[in-house]
Amino acid sequence: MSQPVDTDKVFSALSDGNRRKIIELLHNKEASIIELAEFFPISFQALSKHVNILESAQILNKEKKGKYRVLSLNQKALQTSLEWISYYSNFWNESFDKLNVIIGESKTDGAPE
Amino acid sequence: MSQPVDTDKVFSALSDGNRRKIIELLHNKEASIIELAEFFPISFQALSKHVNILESAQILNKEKKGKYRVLSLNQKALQTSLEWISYYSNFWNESFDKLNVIIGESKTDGAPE
DNA sequence: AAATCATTAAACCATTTGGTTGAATGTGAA
DNA sequence: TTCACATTCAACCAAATGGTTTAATGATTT
Repeated sequence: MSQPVDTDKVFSALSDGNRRKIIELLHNKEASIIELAEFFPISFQALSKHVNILESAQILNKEKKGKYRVLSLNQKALQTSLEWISYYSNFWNESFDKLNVIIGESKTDGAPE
Repeated sequence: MSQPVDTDKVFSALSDGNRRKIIELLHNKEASIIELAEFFPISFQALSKHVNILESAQILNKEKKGKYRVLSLNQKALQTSLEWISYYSNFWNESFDKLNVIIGESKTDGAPE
């Protein structure tokens, strides 16, 4: 089973530019830490720490594949934080009823945790 | 003129439960720090620091009104972070084209900063 | 079996964070 | 003017953060 998303952890993970860049890179294509390291000015050990923080926030998954750990995005935590913000963003709320009609989900009842 | 939104600051501001609770409370109704303090177990000085962090992230505005400073939400920063996340959330992207038709805006072109 | 490559672990460091308390400032009310 | 109230400022503290370097682990290649 999967753990519940920790909102503190998710936003905290997203508050660092290096970590958001990791997300950007993985958005295009899966990669290992070594492959990612090329795009960052920090040590791969530091990068590994950032990856662990993202994993702990359930923003990405690590899958052991032979010599490598393949990193890929996990939508779950991003969606949770998206829902939190969208609830408090009027711009979004204004479009919510219309949106719900389209995607067939109800997200307008009750504040997120 | 208004400053550009600092993504680090916005997500960092959102990563604390007390600060998210401030946003929740202000979502319903404007308030002063003293009024908010009732709902928190920390000192009003600590709360004042949290408010300053939210202000610095452009998530809320402080307006001097006599003896009080009235706090109210500013949608700008929340929308910016919403856009960032939505770009990397597949769930959302899947609904984006449909949504854009409805709200008549284009947000699918180009990654956010 | 030895060498190499990808990753993790551990110790360390400077800075930031989230809280405290006590004092200062500014405004409104008595 | 004096008193009370709302807020800010300053000094302090413990814990967390983001980086470093060196060493250890584990899988693949030679």
